[in-house]
Amino acid sequence: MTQATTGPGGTDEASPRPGRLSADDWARAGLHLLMTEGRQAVKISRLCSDFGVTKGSFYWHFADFDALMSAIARLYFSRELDAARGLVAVEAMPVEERLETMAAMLVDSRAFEGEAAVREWARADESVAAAVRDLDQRILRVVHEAFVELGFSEPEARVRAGLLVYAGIGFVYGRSALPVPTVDEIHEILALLMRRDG
Amino acid sequence: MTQATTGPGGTDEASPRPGRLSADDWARAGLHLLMTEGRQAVKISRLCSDFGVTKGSFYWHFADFDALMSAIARLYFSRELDAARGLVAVEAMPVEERLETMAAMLVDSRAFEGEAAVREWARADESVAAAVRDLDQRILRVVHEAFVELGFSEPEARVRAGLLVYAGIGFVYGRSALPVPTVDEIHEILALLMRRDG
DNA sequence: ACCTGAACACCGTTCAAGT
DNA sequence: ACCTGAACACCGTTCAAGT
Repeated sequence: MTQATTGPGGTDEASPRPGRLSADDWARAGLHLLMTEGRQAVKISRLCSDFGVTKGSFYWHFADFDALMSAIARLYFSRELDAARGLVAVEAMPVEERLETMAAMLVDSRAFEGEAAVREWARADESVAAAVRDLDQRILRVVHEAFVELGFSEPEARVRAGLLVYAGIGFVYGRSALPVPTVDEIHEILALLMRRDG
Repeated sequence: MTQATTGPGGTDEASPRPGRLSADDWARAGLHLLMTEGRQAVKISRLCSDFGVTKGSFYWHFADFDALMSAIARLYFSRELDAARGLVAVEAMPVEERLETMAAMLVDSRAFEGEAAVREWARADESVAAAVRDLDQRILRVVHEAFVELGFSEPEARVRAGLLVYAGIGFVYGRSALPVPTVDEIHEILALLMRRDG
């Protein structure tokens, strides 16, 4: 069988049998569709025709559509551990560099369509929503901690961290409508938030 | 006509014929479903069974599902003119009160589920996305103008207005995961943004 | 173990026919 | 003018049968 199944993910890394698919293959293709064409493009029949198999094949690997979505979520958030590990790496930096790096990450982040798609999807899937909440809280904690280290009081740090993180989340959604801040403007924002009273 | 059709929107205001529905009835019921149960709950068959009619009835009033959605969008944004008119009313206020009112509106706004639902929906419907963009840009312009009136330079005002509006948008999405700012904290945020250099 | 093929339920869509 | 009833396409789901 020399037929090159024109399906996605042509990563021929010693699959058990030539044409056979794994659950991971389905999840990967589903994640790709989710990222590139949005939530409503993820359909079993679409994946089947992309892979050139029938739906029965899908139902061998997954109980139902939600199971596929959960697998995609696990896949996405296991990659997203990179972002979380990025958070860990960031915590080792000196405070001011740390805040600059985080602000740059919030605004300049990779895969924005992906981020927005996942958050939209989170509204329909509680397990995804929980994962997004965890990530947001973790980011808030790191930013808050940074302001505390800079010498701000608890309430001062809370206000500054909240403003910055909410703005970052808003940026994921609103950037298509509103002007995107430049690097210089990000510097100004941080200078503004790090300024001391009086 | 004592028969109380148990459908939604029981606003008996002299309908042309007892049991007959108008396109507006469908849009109103659809908007209600959208707000209360989310985008994926808005289904023609669901509305039909709620109204106690067949699908043919729906297709008398609308060309297809997208036409229903457009009608819902028009309905929503005509109500949302209240918010836009709120914007107009707000422009008459003295600057500092104006900013406080807007910040309070962003955070304390009515119908949050509705706001988030509409923005989610905007990702799938370009006409809705355009309406949301218009509203966001309008808000940004008003906030930006306020900072200019306070004596800030163009770039200073842009940074401050952008930060505040992005945070407001982020709040619509992130408030389920992150702590909700108190009234005092909103005051602090504004004080922070209105503080002059040096 | 992995997939085909044929069936079914559900939902959007069409249309001729009713009042 | 507004709706019924019956049809069809599409998609998720099931399952017996194939290799």
